[in-house]
Amino acid sequence: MAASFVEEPEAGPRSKRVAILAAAVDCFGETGFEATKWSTVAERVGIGQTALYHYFESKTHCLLTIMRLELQRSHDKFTEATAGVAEPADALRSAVRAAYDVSDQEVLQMRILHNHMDLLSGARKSKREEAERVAARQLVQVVERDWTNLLVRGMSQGAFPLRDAQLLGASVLGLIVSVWRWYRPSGPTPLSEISDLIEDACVRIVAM
Amino acid sequence: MAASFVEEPEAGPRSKRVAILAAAVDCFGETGFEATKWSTVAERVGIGQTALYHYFESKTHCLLTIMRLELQRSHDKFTEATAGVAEPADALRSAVRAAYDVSDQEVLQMRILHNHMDLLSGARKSKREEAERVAARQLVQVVERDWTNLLVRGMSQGAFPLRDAQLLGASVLGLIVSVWRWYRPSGPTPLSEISDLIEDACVRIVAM
DNA sequence: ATCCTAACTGAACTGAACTTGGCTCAAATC
DNA sequence: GATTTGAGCCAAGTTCAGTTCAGTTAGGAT
Repeated sequence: MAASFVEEPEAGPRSKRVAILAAAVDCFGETGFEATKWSTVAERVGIGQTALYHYFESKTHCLLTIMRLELQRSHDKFTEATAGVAEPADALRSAVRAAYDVSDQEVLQMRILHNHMDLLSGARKSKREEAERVAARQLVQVVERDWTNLLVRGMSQGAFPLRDAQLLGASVLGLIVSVWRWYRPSGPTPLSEISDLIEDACVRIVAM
Repeated sequence: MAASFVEEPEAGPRSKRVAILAAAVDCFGETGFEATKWSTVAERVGIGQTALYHYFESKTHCLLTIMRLELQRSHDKFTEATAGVAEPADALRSAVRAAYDVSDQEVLQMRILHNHMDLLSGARKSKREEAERVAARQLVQVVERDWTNLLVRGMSQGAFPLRDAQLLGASVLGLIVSVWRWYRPSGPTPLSEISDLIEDACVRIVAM
């Protein structure tokens, strides 16, 4: 697959990198990226704002890192969920369920990711930001291919009617991730119910 | 319906308000809101950047106005498309087609709208911004109700199987608008093809 | 001709992100 | 015990886009 790697800085035992990422996910996810002051993230971790620059080149670099990590997670989850499931319809169902099998923290990461997809189009000025951007961009394509391939497989096996797999894949993916725009863990609808409805909807879109 | 109105400032003959809105839609839609400099919009219109403040209180005020106008348009289009269509499935098809019957400019407005939905949650400091925000927020609910009502009608008439209309409506709407994240008029897929596929998908989700 | 006011302008201001440089501290290594 | 190194603090500055201010212009009405 020739994925470009962004070598994860090996964590010293005193490193606050993951703590910063967690705090940033909370802030960016709840308040919004633009609306949260970089210094607020530092506060929440319990360090001065200049200390953040030991770990991230900029606020945007941190955001791009969060996005890349979430994309990696999504891809891994998909792969795990569909591995060894022979029946395409079953694989589809399993993939959708996996997409909604997430923690509250991961819900926020999803929201952040899809609210800032546009960042991935334009080139970045600094090296490390650009590296994260390119890696994320690539992972987006990987995830898209995950879904498209699943559909192609189903169509060629005769389990799904023949349609434009590219377009259908984009639509299914769009349907699934559209939930992260409005879903709140504190809201009235439990994620399990959403998951069931979307799962059925995807099957009806693809397999009928 | 008791919609709150934002009285449209009556256009003096020399007013550049609509020209500014058009330029802003182009810039915000193609470059992104944060990434476009307010002064670039002024340049494109052919005025100094401070002149913008005669028409809009702030860059954000302009954005909120664009969003509200687009929501109004969407609602009107839906109403027009479904008025007098008795058969729920036909009304659904008509509504979906109407959603994709848009100009290139309106595609950009859609993209802008859905990329900045989060703006509508938190209160604004200034009067006029807040007025636009509240109006837009309300219109979001109106549009959501448009779709939900259509589903409820279909279910009560027995045309659609009984399901959670709220949730199903949100999903259908999510599927439809998810297209604006990736669709480009210059891209390989014509909007008509997308429209057809989504139309069928919506019918399969709702009516089967 | 004069007035009025919408339309407009150049220069100055503001605030937040980001930058820099010099310094402290503590744990791990030699 | 001395040295190295990752981690962090403080204070002072730069930049840049958005914004405010104190006026000026120009077209239509009286």
